Amino acid sequence: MLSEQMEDYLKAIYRLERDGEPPIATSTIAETLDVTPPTVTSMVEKLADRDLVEREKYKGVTTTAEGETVALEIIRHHRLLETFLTEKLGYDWAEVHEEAEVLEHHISEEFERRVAAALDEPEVDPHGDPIPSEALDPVDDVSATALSEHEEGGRLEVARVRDRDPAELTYLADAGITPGTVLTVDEVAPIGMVTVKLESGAEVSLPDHIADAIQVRRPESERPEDGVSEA
Amino acid sequence: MLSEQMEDYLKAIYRLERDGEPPIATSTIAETLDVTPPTVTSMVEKLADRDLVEREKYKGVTTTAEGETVALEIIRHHRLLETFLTEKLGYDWAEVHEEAEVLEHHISEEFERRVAAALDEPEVDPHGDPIPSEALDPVDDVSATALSEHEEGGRLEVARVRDRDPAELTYLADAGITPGTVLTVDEVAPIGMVTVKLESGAEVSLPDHIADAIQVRRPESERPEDGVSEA
DNA sequence: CTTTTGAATTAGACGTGTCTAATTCCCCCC
DNA sequence: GGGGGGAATTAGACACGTCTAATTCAAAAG
Ligand SMILES: [Mn+2]
Ligand SMILES: [Mn+2]
Ligand SMILES: [Mn+2]
Ligand SMILES: [Mn+2]
Repeated sequence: MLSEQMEDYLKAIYRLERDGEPPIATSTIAETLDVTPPTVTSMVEKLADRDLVEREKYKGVTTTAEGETVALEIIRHHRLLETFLTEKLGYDWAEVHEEAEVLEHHISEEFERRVAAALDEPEVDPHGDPIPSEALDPVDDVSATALSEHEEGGRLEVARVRDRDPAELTYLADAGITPGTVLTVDEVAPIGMVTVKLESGAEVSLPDHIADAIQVRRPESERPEDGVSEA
Repeated sequence: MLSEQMEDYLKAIYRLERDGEPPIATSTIAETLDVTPPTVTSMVEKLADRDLVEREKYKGVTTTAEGETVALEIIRHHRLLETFLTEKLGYDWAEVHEEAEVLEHHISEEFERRVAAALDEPEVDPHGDPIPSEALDPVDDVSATALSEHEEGGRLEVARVRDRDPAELTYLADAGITPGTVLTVDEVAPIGMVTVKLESGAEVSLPDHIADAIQVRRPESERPEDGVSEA
């Protein structure tokens, strides 16, 4: 059995690998988990002893296949729980992260199965993050790009909102921006801000750090069929 | 904040007080929680430091008002969770105890409120155990008696089943005995067994240790109205 | 090929919850 | 009013996850 802490380290390392490039440095993990570097060194030694990570001293770590499975298991729990809390208990999408962060370590496999069934095997959570399958295959990151990287014009659909700040999430939802929202970039201001226009006609201005967190793609209706070339 | 362990000690002490008579001995707690007596001594010292229990060395402990509130909070979580798991996730009543035993320590007050609302503020759990109110007033034990104490004849309604063994609970449910079941005592055998007859006509024989765990009362239809004297 | 310097590791400590072994205490019985 | 015997506590230890302070390392700069 793994401790709650071990699970959190594995989840953090896995996520960091997905974003930046492996191996992941001690200090990076320390910042992510809000602990000191010596703490990371000692925890990482334990994970390496159990073959959950590959470690090269002074270099950093990468997850092994086994470690990755553990991370995906916890991520599946987390995202299923977030979906469950919003769908079945009426939570706001801004509140679910904290609750899921705790519960993800304490639900049984039975609970996981039953929640997934009750939700009809969902594939994305309320923030648009993909939910790993029961088989725990690595989720391929949705082909989406940051809103901040787009020029003016062109219809876009919100795919994911990679933000955890409850106040910001609440603001976005109130403004009408959640996964599935269709919008166009109206103006890219030179002061670190973009303004988008929603289908409702409403205009919403967003500072860069928010626009960075919003991932968009071409709207479903305008996308080529899966597996069919665009030619 | 209290640790998961402290919560479990408090819950155990509270329950033991309700059954036997206070103060509760070190060894009794040790057996209940499956730890050694020195472990209990040291934990109980910590609880006394925090004014959660009253302690008299070499005598035993009793919960303070504050300790009782903590115990009731955890018991409320436990029983709400059991009810939720059976009602909303389709768990069998034999499976819910274990899952609730863990989750009771990890859900937020928000979760508690939302689950209670989703269930329409239930008053008893799947085993017939009363659920403490949100205000955490001590639950007065339902006026029910053990099936094993009844003579032959007389209609009775199952109020609670105080058993945790999954195999036994499954057997009872399969036999048609759950809270709400109406039955009559058919035969009290001198070999430590009672046979009851259900409304369906089925007869079910139960060894004493099971009959001890089944608490019964007069059926609803035959009970005097609340607050109205029987004269 | 050195030196520098910032990151990583080692050393040593602490709080929590648990254990076993040793000791002490309470209380019942003679 | 002692003795005994069983329960409770004390003593000392360990695993875990964390910290601060000291040391060592590796990689960039000179
Ligand atoms: Mn977590
Ligand atoms: Mn999410
Ligand atoms: Mn528990
Ligand atoms: Mn119950």
